[in-house]
Amino acid sequence: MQTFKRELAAAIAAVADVPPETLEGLFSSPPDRSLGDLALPCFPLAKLRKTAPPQIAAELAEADLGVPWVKEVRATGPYLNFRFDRGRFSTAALAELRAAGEEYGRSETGRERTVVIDYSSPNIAKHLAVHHLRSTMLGQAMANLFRAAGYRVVGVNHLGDWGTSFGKLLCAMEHFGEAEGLTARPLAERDDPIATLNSLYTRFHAEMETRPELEEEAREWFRRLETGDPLARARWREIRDLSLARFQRLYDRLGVSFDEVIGESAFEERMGTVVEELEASGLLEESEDAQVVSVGEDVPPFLVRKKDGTTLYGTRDLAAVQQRWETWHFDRCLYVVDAGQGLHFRQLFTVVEKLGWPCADRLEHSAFGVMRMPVDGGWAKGRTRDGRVVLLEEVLDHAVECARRAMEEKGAEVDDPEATAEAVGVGAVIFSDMKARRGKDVNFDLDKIVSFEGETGPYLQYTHVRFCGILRKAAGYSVSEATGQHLDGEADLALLQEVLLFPEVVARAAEEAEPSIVGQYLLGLASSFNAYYAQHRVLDDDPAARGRTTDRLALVDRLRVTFRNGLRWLGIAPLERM
RNA sequence: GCCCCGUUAGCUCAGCGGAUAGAGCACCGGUUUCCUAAACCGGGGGUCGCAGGUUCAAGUCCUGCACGGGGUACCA
Repeated sequence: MQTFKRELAAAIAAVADVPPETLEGLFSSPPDRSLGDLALPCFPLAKLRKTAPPQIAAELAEADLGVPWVKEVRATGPYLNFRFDRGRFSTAALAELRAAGEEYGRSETGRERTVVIDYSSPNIAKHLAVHHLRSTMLGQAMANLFRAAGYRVVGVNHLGDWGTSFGKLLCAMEHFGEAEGLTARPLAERDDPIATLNSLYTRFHAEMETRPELEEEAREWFRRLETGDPLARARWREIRDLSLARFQRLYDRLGVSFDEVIGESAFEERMGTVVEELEASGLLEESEDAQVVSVGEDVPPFLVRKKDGTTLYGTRDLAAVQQRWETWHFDRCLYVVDAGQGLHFRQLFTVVEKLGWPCADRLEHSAFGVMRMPVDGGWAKGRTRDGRVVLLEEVLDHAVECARRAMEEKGAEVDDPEATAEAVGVGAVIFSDMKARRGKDVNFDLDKIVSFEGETGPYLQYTHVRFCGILRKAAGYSVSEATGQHLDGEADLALLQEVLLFPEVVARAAEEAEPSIVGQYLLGLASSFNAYYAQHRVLDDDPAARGRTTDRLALVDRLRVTFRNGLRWLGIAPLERM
């Protein structure tokens, strides 16, 4: 729609004697089609022209704009309403849509700009749980959308693979490994090595109640790890590798990938230099036996080193900022991390600023709200009624199972029922995260997610399936013969205009790092199309209607591309049958 | 205490300072000899938390207040 708005804006600007840029963003849709096909509120022009808006509208309505696809310009109060020469408009619009081919929706908005996105970033030695879904899928969708908007994207999985908890784990392996049967069946030979690590960890904490000396031993193990002790390193390496392999299973299922998988462990050396720089610049202070950088009056200081001399995750984050800046010279660096860590990032960014690093104002915390689980009829953060975390894998399996049942009930005819159920179930779970603005807290309502009705992922997939179904049955028609001139009905035009917005929607979603913008757009478009579909026939056997049928097929084909790309960029698999 | 975030229909949420605030769910009623009913159509349901302010125009921007959530130095 952008090119059309631009053309019209230029024409109006010429006769109204105002800069075209002030007009471009002003266009809107009239509340009622009978008023026109496009509207321009004239209020902002009143200041420039020192005339009342209704009068400006009236004057402009008289002018000859010389835009071939605009048939009539009418003033309705302070609004200037345009009626299109629909045949011409649709012809031009369809040509534009087709020029983009299968890549429709992409743009060059982010040309020459680089954005680093830190997402997923789980801790190793633990399972991925439902709450990891948000960072993982929002981040992946952002990465896809930024790429679609023409940015160079570096997706980073910044693993939590370092810290004192690994001392505890190594210590637990030493003491209780035998009891867990590690000698008989080493971690690598187990179906679920992470489960073993979890129980070792819980056991360590239980034992610590009666054996407080374990805490000191754990610290010693972490020291061994830090100093490169071969045994500690080997065990840590194994835990890391097994965890990654396990994560990969889920990432594959979810269609998630990264350009760089790097752990906090990789910043050991660099941390030293960064701390030196902090010291040299006089920012480092002693406070309550710890080394800190103060960041402001009513904000707690940023901790660099604990009183025992060891570093914290913030210190590693600082080193990571430096590494990312040196490596990629990013224009933006996004942290897709829950809103609860807002303070941490505020501190981190302030320290970067105080250090005078030039990337300080390019760092952003793309925060998202907490995920709440159903507990006793209400909603609570984190865990279920029995205090268990819900594993992501279980949720996906359950959703897929529900999809399978739904397919049986509906008698779905598909080539590969397994793969289809997988795509529907997983798509439903993913879309639940793409619907609301990321900052909102979400209630993880599995029953609602697997209802597959209303504003859901399957609804969007189903709509895409409809496009594919129509096109499949359109033997004897060639979309390439469509001219667009028959898309002159109100409903055809409305759909066409909505489809034309897609590239702008994608660009804005990227700019704002807000995948829900695309999610909402697709829901709206699906609703528009499904209403259209109930009232209008696309395929018409009447030879006299051949031109219109071909044009409508072309429109359906562009809707198909829009959904295909939109769904993929949100991380959801588009289906041809379901 | 201080700092963030939120508050729009019974519930979950859209809403780019612009014309009469919209969806989905739930509830009630309807639609399938015809491109897949995971769909569509109709119905009821709103002092946009409260009070000021800015503006030609405020659900949207600003200030204050109330309520809810989160965070508040050696965990990540």
